[in-house]
Amino acid sequence: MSHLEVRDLRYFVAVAEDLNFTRAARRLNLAQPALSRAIRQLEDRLGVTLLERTTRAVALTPAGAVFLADARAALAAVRVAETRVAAAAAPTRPLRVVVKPGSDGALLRAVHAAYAGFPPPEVSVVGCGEQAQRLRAGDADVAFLRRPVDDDAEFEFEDLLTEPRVAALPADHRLAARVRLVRADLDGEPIARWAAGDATSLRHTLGLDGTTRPLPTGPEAADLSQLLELVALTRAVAFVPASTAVHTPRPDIAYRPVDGLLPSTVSLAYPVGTKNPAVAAYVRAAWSVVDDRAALLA
Amino acid sequence: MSHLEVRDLRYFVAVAEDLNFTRAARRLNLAQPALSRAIRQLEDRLGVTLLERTTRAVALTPAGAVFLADARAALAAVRVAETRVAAAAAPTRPLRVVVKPGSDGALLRAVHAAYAGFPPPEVSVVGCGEQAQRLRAGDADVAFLRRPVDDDAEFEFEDLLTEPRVAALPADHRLAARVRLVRADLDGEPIARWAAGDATSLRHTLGLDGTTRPLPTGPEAADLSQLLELVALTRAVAFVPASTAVHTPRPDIAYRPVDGLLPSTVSLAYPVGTKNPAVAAYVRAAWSVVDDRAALLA
DNA sequence: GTGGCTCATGCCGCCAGGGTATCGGTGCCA
DNA sequence: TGGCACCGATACCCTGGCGGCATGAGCCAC
Repeated sequence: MSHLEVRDLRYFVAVAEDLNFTRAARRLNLAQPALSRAIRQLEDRLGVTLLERTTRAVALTPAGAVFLADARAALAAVRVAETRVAAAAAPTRPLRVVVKPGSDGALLRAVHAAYAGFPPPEVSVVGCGEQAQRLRAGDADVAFLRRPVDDDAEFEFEDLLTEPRVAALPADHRLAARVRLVRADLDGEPIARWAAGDATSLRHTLGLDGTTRPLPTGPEAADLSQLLELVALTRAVAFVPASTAVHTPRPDIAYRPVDGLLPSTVSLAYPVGTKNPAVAAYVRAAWSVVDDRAALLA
Repeated sequence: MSHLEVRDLRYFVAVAEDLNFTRAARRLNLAQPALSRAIRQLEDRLGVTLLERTTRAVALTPAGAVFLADARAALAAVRVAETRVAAAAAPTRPLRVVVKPGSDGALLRAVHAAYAGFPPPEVSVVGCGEQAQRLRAGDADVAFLRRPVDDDAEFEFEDLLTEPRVAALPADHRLAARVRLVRADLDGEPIARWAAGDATSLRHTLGLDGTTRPLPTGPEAADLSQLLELVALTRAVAFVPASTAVHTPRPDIAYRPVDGLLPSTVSLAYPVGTKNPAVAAYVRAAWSVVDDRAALLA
């Protein structure tokens, strides 16, 4: 009879929250069978059935409801321990955070709320793809960015959340009439892209990372509003994360899912070997937001 | 930057409590290097130095002191979660516990104190070596016993604590003049043993488990007081756990350490496949006592 | 009945975490 | 002052737990 671990609590709370193993597993960044086994092992250790499951529905048992409340309390206590020790040892200058234009402000605010107890971070906005340079130059402590970036070696990444990409089209584009597209539909269309980053992002979106296959041509933009302007003005197609599409609706732009596009990952990056407890606390704050988000995404 | 786990907290609290890696590791049933690494990794994850260590002394840093308090609180919260869920799901009859004569009453009381919230267990005392039979017959739910027992296959064991064995000799025995003995000193001496258990315990004590080597001869006793009587009356030698020696001092008996005796382990046993949450809770109560015991042994 | 959704199971591979052996530093004592 | 005992750190290896993939099995909807 082994020891109860924080992982067990996190897993159980996730399943108990949305009463669906598959979705909870996705939220926890693991496969459904792993989660099923983890919960079963937890029940075995406790000797208690926490969840009543049929193949169609999952429900909390009375004991499970009791455990859910206590598990949340225990997780909170652990989080307090993490946070307070960092605050006790880190009376340094405020953390310097870089983001790119058009980032999700709600996410940032939520992270900073969870980071309470530390001096408020200084946020600076830099051009797309320039976050890494700021970190490298020592002008920033952590950066929000979308992977991949060119130099994976010198940074550590916390992959906070992953979401599909969609195509942004002029609202009156012929393809906008379709509800769902496939890659081949876009052959020959001009593809708008980010100016910085050596088209790394576009290569990755199209799954051409290792290859030398030619990229489609198209105009370049420095930030999201420019990119969408280009789509509207030049009748190009652009790829944006699904959440961006939700946050930036425009009547002249249509967003359509495309089969075969690789998803986009929002990550937090910091230089390898970082020893600043404030950074560690910031990372944990970000994770706590991501873990708790019931419906930050679909 | 991985997640903080309950294990990390337990390890840190153990070291912070006696400020000595080697002793803390022994208490945690692991080797000192493993503990050193675990603490270092914890510090790396938090980005904070928790302990100031020289080769001669270990001291808490201010941050470490803060973390110690919070870590204890978090561990308590986890323990509450474990306990309450079991209590919620186990409104069964009281747990039936069997012990043998001469068991450590202080340990038993401490476990039952930690088991608060459940109906008080019914304790029954049976002859040495008969605990397993009670479990097998379904007359008991859990048993305190000393390993090994004959049938390791049908029970699960929680090895709570391990202690050296010592030899009990008549106080005026020629060997009692020596402060420390070796195995060969006992050649030819009669060895008193437990009546039950097929001399399993004696074989194990002498490290003859797999072999067919002949056992020394000697008288048999049913419980501890009988055993010590035999030692005094027949001038035999008996092997008892060190704590037993401490708990049962007699002017006519001398206890002497013997090099090469295998140590004795106090275990909690229950049938394999036990699903009773009360049993799980009882096991955890026992572990919490063992974990907390600052000076239950040397 | 059939297809899709969901949880369970079998099997495999990896690495975090533990063990052993050893080193290096430090205070104590002869 | 040299030897020794103690203690934490480091190097290296190895195992078991945990996660991934593929697949099975039950259940509802249409």
